[in-house]
Amino acid sequence: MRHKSLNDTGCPIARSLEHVGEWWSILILRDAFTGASRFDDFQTNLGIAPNMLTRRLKTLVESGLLEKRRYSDKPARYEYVLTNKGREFRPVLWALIAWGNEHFAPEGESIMVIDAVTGERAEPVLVDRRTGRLLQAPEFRIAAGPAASERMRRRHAPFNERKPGAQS
Amino acid sequence: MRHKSLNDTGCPIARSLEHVGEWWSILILRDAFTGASRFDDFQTNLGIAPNMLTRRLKTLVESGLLEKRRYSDKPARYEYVLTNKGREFRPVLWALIAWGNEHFAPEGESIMVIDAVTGERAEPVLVDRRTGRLLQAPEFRIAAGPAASERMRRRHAPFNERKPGAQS
DNA sequence: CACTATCACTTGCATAATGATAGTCACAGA
DNA sequence: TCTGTGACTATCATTATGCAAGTGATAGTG
Repeated sequence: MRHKSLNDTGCPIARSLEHVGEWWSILILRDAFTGASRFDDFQTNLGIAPNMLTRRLKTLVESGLLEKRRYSDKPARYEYVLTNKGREFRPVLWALIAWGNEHFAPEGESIMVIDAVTGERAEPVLVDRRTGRLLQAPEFRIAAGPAASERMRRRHAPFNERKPGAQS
Repeated sequence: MRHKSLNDTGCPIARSLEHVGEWWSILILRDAFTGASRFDDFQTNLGIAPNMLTRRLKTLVESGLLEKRRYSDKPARYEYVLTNKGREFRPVLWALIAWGNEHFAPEGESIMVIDAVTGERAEPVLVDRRTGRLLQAPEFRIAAGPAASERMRRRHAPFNERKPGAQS
């Protein structure tokens, strides 16, 4: 996307994608969650070209998802560790894993979420934190929030009028 | 990404990204969830160029996330509706909304998930469907599944050995 | 019947991003 | 001195993106 600003209508999805919208960024985060932290870790794991890795790490650091830390002085060596913001991306990643396992893993699951102690499989679902109710349509839907632009507000009615069966 | 196969280690995240890994694809799905279905809907909502829209819709249909349906014969007119596979992408989208709202919405939330009946705000969190336990580290972690390749299996031990504090 | 509008797209082309290959630099150990 | 590791840059070809403009089929209006 050349002109990100054109799409910045305040939508949190578009905003998020400005930071993690590229292939490699998400794959890098995935590896960071499994403990990768050094340039070479990412490079060998991902098979990414070094220049690409440099570029992606740079944007992730700028976005505040990774922090670049010098872990050695004599030979200057760096590591990239998840910030709090980066760590909180985990639910998205795990939801993506669940979806991918469900729909794009014909030969079975190659990775899955498990209980770290018992090793029992977990099945990730999205619920409301307070009530614990399953977050699904049509019980729940998207609505304009307090900071919604006029455009946003309009977007969340016209479709419902034209198509009563609108999802979300 | 030029050579998807190079990255297809069976990882469900990489697999998912092959289908929805581009900016526009996710934004199109977002709009599909709010009821958009026709070419023009997407175009005016997103401000996307028509050729780009054609390309993205094509890949989404090929991936089985959208279905192209002719809704008019006399003038041939089409609509794009979410398939089941597409609809089940909703948790990822909502997790992304929650994350974006949390970290990239300094001026407040422009959209949010609400109870469709009461209008009350929901706070999306990921839990285990069976036990209802919050899916977070270190209680839960990623592990190699039954269909994991040798490479995958190795990936989920070496890091834990080198860095005990590895985030799942 | 000419004229305009709607919808769902193509085509062509300039610009930008991606990715492969090769090279750099600072040190460390043998 | 020679080899090796870690973390990169530089260069350049290939691809993808995105803008502008055009197309074709039909429908409605004066």
